[in-house]
Amino acid sequence: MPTPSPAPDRPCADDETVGRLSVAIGRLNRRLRQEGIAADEMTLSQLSAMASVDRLGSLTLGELAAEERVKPPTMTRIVDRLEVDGYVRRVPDPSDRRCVRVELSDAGRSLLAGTRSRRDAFLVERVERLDPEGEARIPELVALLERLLEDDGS
Amino acid sequence: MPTPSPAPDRPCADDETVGRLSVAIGRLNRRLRQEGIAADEMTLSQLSAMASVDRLGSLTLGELAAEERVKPPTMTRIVDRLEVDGYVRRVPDPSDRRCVRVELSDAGRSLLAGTRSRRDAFLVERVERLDPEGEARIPELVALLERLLEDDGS
DNA sequence: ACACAGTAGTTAGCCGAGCGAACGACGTAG
DNA sequence: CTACGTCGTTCGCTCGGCTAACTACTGTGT
Repeated sequence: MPTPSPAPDRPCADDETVGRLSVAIGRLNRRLRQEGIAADEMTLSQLSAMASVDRLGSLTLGELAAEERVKPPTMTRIVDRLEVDGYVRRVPDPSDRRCVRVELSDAGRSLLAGTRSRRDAFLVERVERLDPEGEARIPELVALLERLLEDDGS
Repeated sequence: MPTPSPAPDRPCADDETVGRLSVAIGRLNRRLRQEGIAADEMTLSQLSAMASVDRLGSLTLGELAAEERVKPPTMTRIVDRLEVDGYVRRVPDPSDRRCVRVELSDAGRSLLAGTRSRRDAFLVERVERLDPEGEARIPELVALLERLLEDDGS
C-alpha cells in the first residue's frame, strides 16, 4: 500500500503514534486559538473556565483551578478579567469565608452560548469536510480523548 | 446498543460533540505541557519547531513559521532561544541572502530524540491505561485528528 | 479561650508565546 | 538606477503559566 505511514511492523500503537498525537494536539490547539478567538474577545482559557463553571455550576476558585489543571494564581487572574468584563461574579461562600465561589452572570451565559458556536465553526467545518465515514467516527474520537484525560493523581 | 454516547436523535455529531472536542484538545494540551516540560528545559513550541525541522529538513524561518502556524516574529524568538541553547543553527541561504535557513545541530537531534520519548511517556501511560479495545483505536484517532488539520487556506 | 497549624485566595515578579507595526537588508521589475 | 516587494528582525503590547510570599480564615489542641 502506498499509504506512507502505517508501517505495521510495530506491534502496537506506541511511540510514533503517540508522538504524532501530541503534535496533532498542539496544532489543533493553535488553530482553535486563531479561529475561535478572532470572532470575539475571548481567549481559550477564559472560555474554558467559563464552560467549566457552566457545566459544573458554582465552583470555588480552587476547584475551578483544579478542573482547569492550572494553579490558583493563574485562575485568579483569569477570573479577574472575566469579572471586570462582567461575565462572572465572585460570591463569598457563607459557610467558609476563605472560599470564593465563581458564578456565571447572564451576560456570561449568553456570551458563552454565542461564542461556543462561533468558536466551533472551524471544527464543524473541518468535520464536515471529512467523508461521512470519518464524520461518524468523531464521537468515538472525542470519547477516547476524554478517556485519555480521565484523572487520577497530578 | 448500550453505548452511552450515541444519542441518535441528532443527525450528526455536531455541536455538542465538537464543543467537547475543543475542550478536550485544550486540556490535553495543558497536560502535555505540564508533563512533558518538567523533565527537560524544552517548551512545547520549541519542541514542535524542532520536530518540524527534523521532519522537513532545513527550512527558512518563514516556512517554519507557516508550518507551525505562527507569525514570523514569534518564530524569530523561538529560534533565538533554540540557537543560544545550541540546538539549532541559523544558516544564511546562499542564493537569497534575505532568507535564513534553520538547521538542527547534533545536540538538537539527540535532545529531540531523548525528549520526545520522555514527553510522550504521559501519553503512552495514558494509552496503556485504556482497555485493549480503546488502545487499538488510537491510531485511527490520530489519523482522524490529522485529517482535521489537513490544510487549505489560512 | 487562645495559640498554632493548615487551607483558600491574592499579590508580586518572572518568563514564554502570541500578535501587529515599523524597520533594515536584500531581490526584482521597470 | 529607482521603485517596489519580500524576509527577517526589533519593539512594544497582552495573555497564560509558574513560584514564593502574604493575608484571611478554619479548625484543633491544650
